[in-house]
Parts: sequence; C-alpha cells; structure tokens
Amino acid sequence: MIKGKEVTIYDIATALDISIATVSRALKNDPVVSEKTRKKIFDLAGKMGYRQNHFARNLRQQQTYTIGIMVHELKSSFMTSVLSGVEKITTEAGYDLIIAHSSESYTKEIANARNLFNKRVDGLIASLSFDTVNLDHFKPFTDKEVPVMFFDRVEQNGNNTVVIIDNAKCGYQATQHLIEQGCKRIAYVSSNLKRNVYSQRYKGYQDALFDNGLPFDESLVIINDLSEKAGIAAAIEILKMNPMPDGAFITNDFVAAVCMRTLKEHGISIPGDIAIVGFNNDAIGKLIEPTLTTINYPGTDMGEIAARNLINHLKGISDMHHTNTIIVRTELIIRNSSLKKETIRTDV
Amino acid sequence: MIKGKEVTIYDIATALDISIATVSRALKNDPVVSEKTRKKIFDLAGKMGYRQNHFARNLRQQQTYTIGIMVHELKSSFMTSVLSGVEKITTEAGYDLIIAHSSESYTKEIANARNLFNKRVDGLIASLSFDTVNLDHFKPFTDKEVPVMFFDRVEQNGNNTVVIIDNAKCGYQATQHLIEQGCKRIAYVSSNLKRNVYSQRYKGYQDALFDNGLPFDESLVIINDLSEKAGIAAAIEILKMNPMPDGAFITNDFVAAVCMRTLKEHGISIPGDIAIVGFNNDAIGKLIEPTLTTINYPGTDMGEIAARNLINHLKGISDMHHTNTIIVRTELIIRNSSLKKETIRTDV
DNA sequence: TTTAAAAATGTAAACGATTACATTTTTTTC
DNA sequence: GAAAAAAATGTAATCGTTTACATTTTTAAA
Repeated sequence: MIKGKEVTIYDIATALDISIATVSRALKNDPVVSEKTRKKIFDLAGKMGYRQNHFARNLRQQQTYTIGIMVHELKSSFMTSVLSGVEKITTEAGYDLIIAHSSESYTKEIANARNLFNKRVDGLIASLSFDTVNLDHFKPFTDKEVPVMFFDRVEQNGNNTVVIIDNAKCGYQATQHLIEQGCKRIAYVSSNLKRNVYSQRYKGYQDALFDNGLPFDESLVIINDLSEKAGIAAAIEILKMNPMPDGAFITNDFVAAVCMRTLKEHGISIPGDIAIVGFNNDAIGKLIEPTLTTINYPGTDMGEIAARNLINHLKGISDMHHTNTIIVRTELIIRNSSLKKETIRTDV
Repeated sequence: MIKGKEVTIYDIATALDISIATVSRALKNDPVVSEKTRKKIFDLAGKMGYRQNHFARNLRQQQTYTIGIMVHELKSSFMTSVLSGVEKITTEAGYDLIIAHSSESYTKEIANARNLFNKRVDGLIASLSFDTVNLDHFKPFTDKEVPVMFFDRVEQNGNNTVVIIDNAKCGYQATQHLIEQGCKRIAYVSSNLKRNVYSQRYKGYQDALFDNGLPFDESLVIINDLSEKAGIAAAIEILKMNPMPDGAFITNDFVAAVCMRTLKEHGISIPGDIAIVGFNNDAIGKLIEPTLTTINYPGTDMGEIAARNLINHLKGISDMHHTNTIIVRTELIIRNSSLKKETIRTDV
C-alpha cells in the first residue's frame, strides 16, 4: 500500500462487503462485534495499511486527545525532567502534548493560554511565569470545564489543584543545616517573592532563624532573577556586606554556582569563609568545586503525578477536584559547599 | 459567551443572514469577500467568542498543521536549545509540535516514527539515536511524501536534507589547538563512531595529528556513551595510559567535566598535566574549574534553520530537496582547561 | 439604457469517523 | 418448530469546515 490515497473504513467495508459501522466498531474493539468479523477486519486493516484519522474522530467526538503544558522556560534540567515525566504518562495514555513556554513573560503566558485554548486542549498543566499577576487568562478553561493542573509555581489561594513541594520545609531544612554548621549570619539569595516557591522558601528561612534564636537581618536578603548576571551581582553584594555573611542559602543551583565562582575569584573560600546551600539538584552541583549542597527537586515525579491525575480525571477514573494539593517529597543533599565541620564527601 | 455550546460559522451566518461560505472565506481573509461584510463577520465572531475548529479544517484540508520532532534525549542544553529554536519557528507559522524522544534506543525510535506517522504529521525533524542501524522506519514518510529534515546526528549517504555542523573541521580545530599548546600525546574520548558526529570529529582529530606530523596511536582512543559513568571510566583509563597523554579531546562537555573531576581527584593538574577540550559549549563549561575550552554548538540556530526550511517547503515557498546539506557555523571557545602556554582567561 | 465583465455571495458536496436507532440473524426456550 | 431473547450488523445523521461551481449583484463600457 505504498503511496496514493489514504485507506479509510469505507475501503475496508467495501472490500469485506460489510458496513462501515461494523468496521468502526471492530477497530475500537467494541465487544458487540463477533470475534470472527473482528479478526477479518483487523487482518485486512493491517494488510491495507489503514491508519485512523484522528481528525474525523476528534471532530465527531468533540475531544482533542491533546493536553497542553505551559512552562516559564525549557532550559533547566528541572523543567526537562518535568517534561519527560509528563510526556511519558500522556504518551502511554494516547494523548498528544503541546508545549508552550513563556520565557518568564506574563504577556507571552497570556498569549500561550489563548493559543492552547483555541487549540481546544482537553486539559492543561501549567507553571506560572515570573511576573504573572493574576490567573484571569485561565478563566476560559475553567468556564469551559477544561481541567487545569498547576505545578511548582502556583497560586494556592484559589481552589486550583496543584502539585508542589513543601518549599517552606525545604527552606527551613536548608537554613537549619547551615546553622548546624555554625553559621550565624546567613544570606538569602532568591527571586521574585510573588511566586510561592520563593516566598515559601523565604518563610522557611526566617522560621529556622527564629527557632534557633538568630536575628533576621533584611540587609542579608538579595532578590533578583535567575540569570548569570544575577549570580555575579549577588556575589558582589555579598562581598560588600559588612561583616560578610558566613553562610548563604541560594534558591537556585545555577545562580549558586555562578555566585560561588565569583566569590572564589575574589579569594573567598567556600565553605571556610562562607557555606553555601543551593536548590534543585542540577547536574552542575556535582561538577563544581566545592560540590554543592542542595535540595533535591523531583521533576520527573512532579510531571508524572500532574499528568496522571489530569488524565485520570479526563477518563473519569477519579475527580481531580477532590484533591486540592499534592505534595511531592524532597530531600536535602549534603555536599561540600556547606560542610564547615565535617569531612569532605565525594560519595553523593 | 460563557459556557454552553461552541460557536460555529453556522451561528455567525445565521445571525448575519448570510451563507456559511462567505463567513468561512471572510475568516480566512479571502480577498474575494467585500470589506464591509468581512468587518461585520469579524466583529460578530469576536463578540460571540468564535474559535475555529481545527479538526474540521484539517479533516477537510487533509493537513494536520503539525510537525513532529524526534530526538534521542531531552536533557542536554544542546537539545533544549534546538527545541526552543524549532518551537519558535513552528509556533510563528501556526504549526503544532509533537516531541518524541527515544532515550537513545533504536527500538523506541522506530516506535516513535510509527506513532508520528499515524498522527499524520505534515513534516518531520529528526536526530538519530545512538544505535540506529538504518533509516527504514522513515520510509513511510518518504513514500507518502512527508518531508523529513534531519539534524545533527544524520545519515549523509542517502539524499536526505540535513542540517549539521562541520564536525570534521571542529575536530580538527580542537586537536590543532591542543597541538599548538604543546601537546604531543592527545587522547580522543568519544561515543559510538557509527554516528556521523563522532566519526567526523574523529576524522578531524586524525587529520590534525597527521598534518602536524604526530603519530596516531589507537590506544589513546576511548569510545563509550555519554553518561557520568563513562566520564569516570574515561578518566581511569587515561590515568592508566603509560605514558599518560598530555592532552585530551573529549567530544561532550558533560563527559569532559566528569572526567576532569575524576582526574583532579587523582591529583592530576589541568591543563598542566593534561590539557582538555570539550564539545558543545554547555553552561557547565564556565562553572567548572578550570573553565572548559570547547566548541560552540549553535542549537537554537540549528533548530530554527531546520524548522524554517521545513515549513517553507510545506508552504511551497521553497523546495527542501534542492538543498541537500546546510552547515551551521561553529567556533572554538578557548578557556583555561587547555591553556598550557597563555595566561588565565576569565572573559569568555 | 442595455449589456458585458467583474465582484460578491450562495449551494451543496466532500473530508472520515462515531453512534443512536433500526433491522437482520442467530440462539435459546418451551 | 414457533416465539422470544440475544447477538450481530446495517442505516443514516452528525461533527464544522473548505471549496468547486453556480448564481446574483454591482460596476464599467458601449
């Protein structure tokens, strides 16, 4: 069956002298058709090179079998992990995936939402951009009852279903660890506090200080974006602090790595002069020197969980709206950038 | 127009008491409809919240406005760059993108090809897996005249259209650079030589040795995959070589970084004892110590070029088949891992 | 004003599946 | 062996566009 016109159920029906209805039913494994004809149809379909026309099916069924995913960027290892988790589940379930990224721009995010809405995705998975101010652009989806699953960067006040990690706990853990290493003045380097991930880590940081009887000093807080430039700037600022902090919790591994490089260039020793904890468990953490203590952030799991819940909802297996918040487990990975007290580790 | 049934061109036609044909034409900006009615139709469509049904259109037009991209993995910064380049172009042109990745498995690649074929993508962009042995699984596409654009890892013997870099030249440049730094025994660490990217770099390596009157020594060649384990293994092998090489061309930045880490753990100084050149210009190159000399690999450009050519072909603007090979420019980025002679650089 | 040409609009048949409902065939029951 | 029940198959409408071809309306030419 090389080249030429596409094979349709009409062709199969004609060849077998039966009706298209039976062919259609057989191909869907509808138990109502007899085993004998089912086999005949499958055999011929295979031989003729039949492939289902999804457009005809989707048009008729008013479903797209497509799910959209909106992310703020594609280039971090966290996001590619999420993506591959989502892709795994959606592919298994026979759904297509449309990926839209906003490059952290609110305007672009709105455009993406509109685009995916017009493409009529059956469901949506989304993580918010840096400067997203509200969720109005998701209203068309909820109005049309298209389920939306938020992950990582979310807005928790509404009654959205979200998949997140416990950012406050992680922030607390990271800070607590630095304190245990003897740090007394701990800087907090992070991003836009409008986003839950950063504000919650901030809260954890503050709580840990408080619980350990350490003063909170706002001049130790540096807020910027996630660029290389921001990492360098943070280092410069840290160098200027007087007295210099003896610890820093930097909520992104890449920024932490850049920051560390700049500090080292200025003769600062890590962790000797300043102990550092990052966030995300990017691959770089094990390659830079010293190796970076960080929070492991299970991207693949988050992606799988978000996708699985969405699809189960679509298939009517379970109702997403009953589960409001899913929290994924994390862990502190201790490496050398924070170990003021203990011996060098090369095992993690 | 919240909730309820979807607005169709029938609704618009009825409301305006004109025919659906005119509505359809107006919405496509067919110049045959008068400016006056066009405006009326657009206004009402906006007001009623009309959105085109792509399934009806695609069914009728026998086009999917979807292009597929097959990659061997998603997690490298090179591949995400390619992806974002492709995505940019396809989105602008109104095409959807379906991403399929094979995790370097030939079997999975075949399955992905079949899947995308059944989804009836209008065009395909592909980079081959590690152990792909032939291109038979792309035959259905060529049979149905679905254009296929290969990039990076390609098979050049057929008459495929390919977007690549000049791997031989890059290999030559990297090796030449090491030689200029005084290296006499240069190891070559790479992957499966079945893939053009690695075999061509190998050729460049050999040619550079030859042109400089250096002997080619097969015992200096290490072939493995791209994993962390492979990087460590390569370092161990290098350490065992006697005499140890004074330079190494490692055709992947991540592997190079891991290898360097292991070498340093064994007390080897870089570039003092051994100078190293990587490949890809990953972000890690600027963060590890010493910073990594590498070949800049323009992922975004490759993605954009592949996508643009494919789409121009689909739109009939140009014929892909006239252009067989597109070579994208690259450059050697010299950093500290290879500088035996010159002074430390912090500027690149 | 009539007529020819050009511009605008309309009619109706695809595109390829799904599925409610109708009909036929087969099996079971008495 | 007839009637009833169950199983299998068929008929035809439907999903929302696009577009070849037909028709009407407007404009230009004579």
